[in-house]
Amino acid sequence: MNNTVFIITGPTATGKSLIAYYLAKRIGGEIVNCDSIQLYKYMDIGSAKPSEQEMARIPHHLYSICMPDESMTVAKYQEIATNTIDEILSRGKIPVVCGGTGLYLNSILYDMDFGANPDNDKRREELERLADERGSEYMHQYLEALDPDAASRIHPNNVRKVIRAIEAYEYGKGIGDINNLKMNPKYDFKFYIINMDREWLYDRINRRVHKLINDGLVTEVSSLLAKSYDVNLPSMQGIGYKESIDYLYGKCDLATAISEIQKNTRHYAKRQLTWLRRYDDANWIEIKKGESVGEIVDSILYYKPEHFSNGQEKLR
RNA sequence: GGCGACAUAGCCAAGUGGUAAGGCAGAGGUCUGCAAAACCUUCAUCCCCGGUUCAAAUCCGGGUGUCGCCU
Repeated sequence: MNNTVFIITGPTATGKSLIAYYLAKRIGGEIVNCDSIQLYKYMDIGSAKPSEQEMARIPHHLYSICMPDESMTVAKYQEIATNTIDEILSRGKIPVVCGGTGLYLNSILYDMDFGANPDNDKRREELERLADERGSEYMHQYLEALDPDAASRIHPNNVRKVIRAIEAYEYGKGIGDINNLKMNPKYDFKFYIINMDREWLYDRINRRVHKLINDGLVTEVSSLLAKSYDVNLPSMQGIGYKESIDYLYGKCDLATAISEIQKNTRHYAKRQLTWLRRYDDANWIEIKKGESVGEIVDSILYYKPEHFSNGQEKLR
């Protein structure tokens, strides 16, 4: 059985989705989402999901599959994503994984074992309270006593991670090391990272935020609030959402909210790039201004951007 | 033309004689169950010239520039 899996990733706002769309169209592929926010229902504009039209023409999987107040985790994602990929392969189609959530990507790229830890909110809350009372240094020392190896890899100030490592230890396995990962042997990956000149990327981000606002981001957010989704939910803390909430609550004006969204998106893109640079078996596709999506798809398929195919939209 | 205030990194800004706080932006990085998260690192010699002093961003004189007020 063919087990080719395309991976199309890269920092936000590079045009990944469009590229994945035309790639899928060319090779008879089906798209599998790998973006943590696009997983959520009702969060369409802010997470820049593909259009309904695109979704209607090519099968898109794992978009809008959970409610904003459901808690998503890598472990859950790994399970549904690999199931989806297997299902697509079993029908003789080619999965095209598209998205920029690095950790989620790792969960399908590598043979990662997250264990079968039960969700245990009570223990987590306990540890969080302990951290509040005793401070981060104390928590780190506590971890040090349990799992010195994990402690050595986590900065004491990173309380959230220290707590997770304690949890992981208490459930028996401890936290794994990202440097000891083996490729998932089930699949034959064709791994591409879409990137562009930094200045251009930032410019595209800034412009895209204006577009999201024009497309009704604020309305989308107020309807989420109207559905009484809590402001502190992880989904509601997504970029574009938290800033819109501040605006809707009168904590800042619209112009400030917009520039905050732009800034946070730029920061995010930068972090994504840092994450992506560690993959040494990925093919980086540096796209140039004015290049058409078809040309980019060609360069992915043939590595020689001289053919011209469907996907005439030029990236600007 | 006169009087006064100010001049510190891309921006905001502390420091008033002892060898340049902090924040933002930028850049680099960490990462196995919240990842659009959480966390870390890094970035100036103080407008120019001269003087006083062991020592000046800090004091004095002179430039230049900006702002305010007055005529």
